[in-house]
Amino acid sequence: MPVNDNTVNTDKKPYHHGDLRDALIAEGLCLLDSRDAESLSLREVARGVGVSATSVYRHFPDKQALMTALALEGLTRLGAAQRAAAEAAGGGKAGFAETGRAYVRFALANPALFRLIFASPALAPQKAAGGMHSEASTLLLANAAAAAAQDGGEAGIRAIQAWAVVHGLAMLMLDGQIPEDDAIIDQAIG
Amino acid sequence: MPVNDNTVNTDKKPYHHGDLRDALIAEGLCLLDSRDAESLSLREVARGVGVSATSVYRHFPDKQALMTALALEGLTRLGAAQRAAAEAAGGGKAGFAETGRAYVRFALANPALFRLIFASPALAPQKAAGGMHSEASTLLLANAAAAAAQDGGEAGIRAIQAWAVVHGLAMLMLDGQIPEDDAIIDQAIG
DNA sequence: CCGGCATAGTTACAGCGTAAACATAGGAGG
DNA sequence: CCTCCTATGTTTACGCTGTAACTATGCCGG
Repeated sequence: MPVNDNTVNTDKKPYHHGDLRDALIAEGLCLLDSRDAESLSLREVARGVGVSATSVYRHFPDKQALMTALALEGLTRLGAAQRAAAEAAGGGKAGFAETGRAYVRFALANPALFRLIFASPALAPQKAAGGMHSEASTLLLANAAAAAAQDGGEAGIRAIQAWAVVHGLAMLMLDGQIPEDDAIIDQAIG
Repeated sequence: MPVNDNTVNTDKKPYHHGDLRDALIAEGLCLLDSRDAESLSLREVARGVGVSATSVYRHFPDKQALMTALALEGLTRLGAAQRAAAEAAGGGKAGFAETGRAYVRFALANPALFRLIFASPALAPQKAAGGMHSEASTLLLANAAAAAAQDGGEAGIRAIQAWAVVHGLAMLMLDGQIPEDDAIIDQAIG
């Protein structure tokens, strides 16, 4: 029963849903907890919300747009997790390390969502001509890396390197190439 | 016209293809040069070879198996590229660094194939119960990392770290998160 | 020469993304 | 208060997909 009983609705069934867009996103995120992104169908999300498949098109131009919306929510959560980890560690160098640990932890806890974030062309700064998002990036590492790429400074390279380590670690673990071992994470980041 | 004219066939059309399995793999690899893996359909590969869709099932139990075969070929090529790079640099520390550069270069040159390799559960040592492949891994980094994961030695962690850096770099570049810049690769690996 | 078996083809089905046409309702203007 | 507009949701339909069942072809051993 993948229907998440959010909302205030007293199980009435009005013709008009009320807030379909958010409901679709919520259902999508819910499904991504147990399913991977490419096996997720638009029709399944619509079914979960109890709505016809084509009504999705009133809120998203196509399936890709729905996926992008899910990815954007994922990006926000990932950014929040990193910020929270950094603050909990009191900022500074220790805070930055915690940011990396949070990154990997988020990936392992939300495999499908994490993958979706980086599989979304619309969220990729180097692509996405209409880069309405590019400066709204909530990713600490991305911001640092972006600055890096421009002036090519020493600190910039370090930021990219740090991002690459945690991203590589996360991906390799998600793909079953290396064991999901906390000790490995700690040692590789330190 | 995505049909690659491999083979000795003198454009005859015998009922029996001769070597459909290899032809399907060749066509698949060819299509992966211009298309990404998830948009690749079994029917399209069959069409490219000039054969009915269901005849594919004589050689592969399902689409997944075809994709795994493609991924395996990709893995072999990636391993070969790394070995060649290492040898060209004369082995040693410089050779190891070249191995990493070759890894990223391969990813940028064959985006769809590279992604497919790591999207194939059957090639993931940590999954794939019937790990008929696990010891046949042609990936230098994977071997080093595998040894690392077991005895948890210092050298092992370094191997994993190195793998994570190049893998992360490759993925982030493929995903358009950082520019595909040779200078960045050199500095991040160095 | 022929019979069987590996190989390929045909047909069929459910599920997908999505376009077009239609239905419903809830708020604005009279 | 009634009417119509518009935003939202539904029905139906199309071509695509992966794959199961059944049929056709042709090579190779007896």
